[in-house]
Amino acid sequence: MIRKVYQQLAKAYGPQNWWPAEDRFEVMVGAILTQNTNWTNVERALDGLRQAHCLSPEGIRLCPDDQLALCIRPSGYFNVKAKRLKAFCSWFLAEGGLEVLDTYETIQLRQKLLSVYGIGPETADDILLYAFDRPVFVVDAYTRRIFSRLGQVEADIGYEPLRALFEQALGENVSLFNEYHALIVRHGREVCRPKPLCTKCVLRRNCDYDAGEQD
DNA sequence: ACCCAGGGTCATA
DNA sequence: TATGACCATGGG
Repeated sequence: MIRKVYQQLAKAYGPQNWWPAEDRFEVMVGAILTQNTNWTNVERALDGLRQAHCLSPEGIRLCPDDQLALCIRPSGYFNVKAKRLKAFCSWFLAEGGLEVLDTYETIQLRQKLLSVYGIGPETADDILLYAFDRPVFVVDAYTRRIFSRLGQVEADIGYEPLRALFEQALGENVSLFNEYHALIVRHGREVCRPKPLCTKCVLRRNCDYDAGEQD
């Protein structure tokens, strides 16, 4: 089922070419900035950081809180996210940067990321998959919504159980995880909306989902 | 005007 | 451990 849905999405939408970023550090910053925020606003925030010459670990760490918040203002939650970026960069530099982080096993690296303020399961997994090329499947609200509507999981299934489900079904395959999560975001954003009106759903011939149906 | 977006933390019961 | 409040901008 999980593999079949991937085939359908891949055929319907084609290659997604994720993650949109110039380097690995930008992927990590983007992963924090995109929390509960759409990507176009994140790009504005990334541009703000670039123009202030703050799109680097040292740049962010040395940038005053209020100035940093101003740079990333368009991505929303700018005060919290400024703190989160600083916490992340302090950790990143203290760890010794990519050179050192690349040497850790995936499980260890995941635990380290989760210990950083502002980095929860999804953000950690975004970073692991898209910045470190580790075989970790990224679960998000779209994943839960799409597969609960398909009747595959309960609407309130936890993050880890859902991640385990995908990883077991797909095996450790970085490029597949990469593409699949991107396709889920694409389909969730454009078609599988919270408040129905699901037209042109490629996963069912007639996507008759509406408010009356169980989520 | 309302809903949504590529979540996470913290206080409370 | 399980909800709820809170964070905040920009597009549809």
